[in-house]
Amino acid sequence: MKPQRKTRIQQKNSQAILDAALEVFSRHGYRGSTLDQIANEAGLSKPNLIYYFPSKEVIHVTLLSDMLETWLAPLHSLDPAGDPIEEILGYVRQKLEMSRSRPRESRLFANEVLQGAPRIMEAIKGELRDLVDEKTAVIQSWIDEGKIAPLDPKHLLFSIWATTQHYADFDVQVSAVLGSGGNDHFPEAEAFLVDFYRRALTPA
Amino acid sequence: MKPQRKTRIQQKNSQAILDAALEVFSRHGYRGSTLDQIANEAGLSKPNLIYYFPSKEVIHVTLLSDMLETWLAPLHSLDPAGDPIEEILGYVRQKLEMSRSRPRESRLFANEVLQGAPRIMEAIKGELRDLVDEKTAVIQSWIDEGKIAPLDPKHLLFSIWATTQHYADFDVQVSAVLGSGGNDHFPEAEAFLVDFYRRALTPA
DNA sequence: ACAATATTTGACCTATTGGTCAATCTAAGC
DNA sequence: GCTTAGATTGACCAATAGGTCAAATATTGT
Repeated sequence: MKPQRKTRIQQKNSQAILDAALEVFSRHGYRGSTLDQIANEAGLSKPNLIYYFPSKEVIHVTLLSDMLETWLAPLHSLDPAGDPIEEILGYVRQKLEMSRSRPRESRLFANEVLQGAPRIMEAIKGELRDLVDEKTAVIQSWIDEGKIAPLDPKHLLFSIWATTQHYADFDVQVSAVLGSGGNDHFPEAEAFLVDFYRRALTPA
Repeated sequence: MKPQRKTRIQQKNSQAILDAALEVFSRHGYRGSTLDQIANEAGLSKPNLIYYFPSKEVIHVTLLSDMLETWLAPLHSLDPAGDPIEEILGYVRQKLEMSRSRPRESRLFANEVLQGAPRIMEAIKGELRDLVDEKTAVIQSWIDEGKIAPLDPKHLLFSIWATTQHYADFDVQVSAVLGSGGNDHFPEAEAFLVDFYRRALTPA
């Protein structure tokens, strides 16, 4: 889909720029980030950035669109033929795992949506919404069959997004409240969330 | 606590500035907001802003500290002597109501924490953490008495913050996914969350 | 080795932005 | 009315930031 970079140098530097930009944008937001910061983080000069990407905005949009694919993957894998509760718990685990392994992407997305999603509203109203419609229909059918508790499927998804992404987006708050300097809180979080959702979803 | 503004004009303009700044900062973040935007929104000139507040940063910090008080109030009101499940559900309702009535404050807070909470880390490690310690002890005692299901109290609070604030912070995403142009989704959300938390918390 | 092509950067340009300041205008007491 | 203190702003300044460009340097293919 994406045009293959020609040379090894282009491959390497484009990747270095995107990685540096993800680091910087996810921490400081679009307007809070400067080309100099990104160039510095990538170990390149500012004009050299512009040699690889025509503008700051193109870098940002590239990151957002790369991220969206990754972001939607776990929901795609929700299997209508699987065991309902285990499928949903598996989705929770996958989303939490993404918060652990890709917190920068999560914050990039959060920043974008907080500002009103000016650059990805189209994808949200298109791809995301279609996928949500598809998967909430599956969840609704599980409810209709009495396999899981009757909870609004869309709000159920919102709650999963919110609770799992919270550990990436509000990381500093979580760490500050839990104390125990910089420990990895994800095992705890996973145990909690799995238990929590199992209780809420198991039909009476 | 806060020095009373002397004249009526000062009272009115300071308030107009803070209100305009909340609007702008919550939408665009600190660096994404300009004094001109705020001045324009407040109906004042830029030098006039600086007449009332010495700098952009002071305006921002003033908003953050005003917001924190409001933000912690619902947790303060969690009553150790009340009915455990109803107390927690009441907290959920209050937090959701704050997302509805004060979405700008929620987004201001989210923006700040996303950027690493540079200006309110002190309050998070102090006031907030102390309050959380106090209230999670109460919740733990309810668990020990078998009044609610055994779920880690701190992560339970995180989940409440995440799910309720989601409706303010990710508002545009929620609206886009639910469709039905710009409707008020809060009644639905409240019904979902109350049902959801009641299921999860009711002991087996 | 050498031409052609790709990569890199110092210097520079322009627009924006936070903030200053002297001058003006307004409102309040007397 | 007039004085004084409070309120307002046009003009300006220095710093920053996105982006350009021509010149220099490195790489590649033959």
